[in-house]
Amino acid sequence: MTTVEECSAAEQELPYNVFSRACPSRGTLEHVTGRWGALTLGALHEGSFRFNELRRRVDGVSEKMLSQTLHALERDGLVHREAQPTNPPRVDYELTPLGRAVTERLMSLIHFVEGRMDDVLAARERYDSARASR
Amino acid sequence: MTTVEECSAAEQELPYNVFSRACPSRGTLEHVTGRWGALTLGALHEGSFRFNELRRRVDGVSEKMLSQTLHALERDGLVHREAQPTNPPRVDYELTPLGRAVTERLMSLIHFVEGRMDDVLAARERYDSARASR
DNA sequence: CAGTATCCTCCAAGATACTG
DNA sequence: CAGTATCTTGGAGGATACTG
Repeated sequence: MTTVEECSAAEQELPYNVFSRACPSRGTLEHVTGRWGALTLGALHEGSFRFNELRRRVDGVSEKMLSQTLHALERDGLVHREAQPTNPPRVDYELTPLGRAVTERLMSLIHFVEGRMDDVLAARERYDSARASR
Repeated sequence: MTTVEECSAAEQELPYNVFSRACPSRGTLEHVTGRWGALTLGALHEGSFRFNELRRRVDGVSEKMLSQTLHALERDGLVHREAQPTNPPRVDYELTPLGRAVTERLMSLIHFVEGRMDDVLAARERYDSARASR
């Protein structure tokens, strides 16, 4: 039984507020934005994939972490798991409608960051050299 | 000297690709989407704040983690630190234009997740009860 | 106030081996 | 192929004390 802890932003009448420690939305946000969660959703944004296809797309993920990540996303209703009871087994993963909507916003963020990496790297050099000369 | 490792998506001619293990964009994405990075940017989206004001807004963050997070975001050029050399010291943090653009996309994601938490919680109950009955 | 310094704990995540 | 099980460890992150 999950009780929703007090986490509403009283003034604005928002039921869920990620800035509250106890709010379950913080957990879901972490599934979505966590290192492997974000990359897995990103991979699934391009279509439906089998377990090992996903592993190859998400460079560096281990079997364990991919499995764990997929379970969390499935539990949150963002990913659908389609298993054929054949031998050898075939399992396909794809985004649910909710997952697609979430991932759309995530990809907007990812693509924007990718597109501005030159600015980021320049800022880093400025920051580092300002520190080196002290 | 930072050399940009090979991380471009060759076909699409994108210079940076977060799905490559070695690409620096993956690091920046983690600063932005990490637990404390996301919440700190979210807090700064509402304006300029002092260190301890931020601490209070980001429920649960420790001094150490907030300090560390702000440094990373400042280094990436997303946050500007304005220090007055008074006594007692006064330091204000605010988003840079780049930080604001990134945070806009982040907030779109956060608000969407917050708004669909009822669906997420319902999905969890379905998932859990389907597992309990086996 | 705005942090840094230190110590310590615990768990996310990697490595490896195994299974239906 | 699509995972689970077990073991281990680096490092994220908390607690506490201290400083300009």
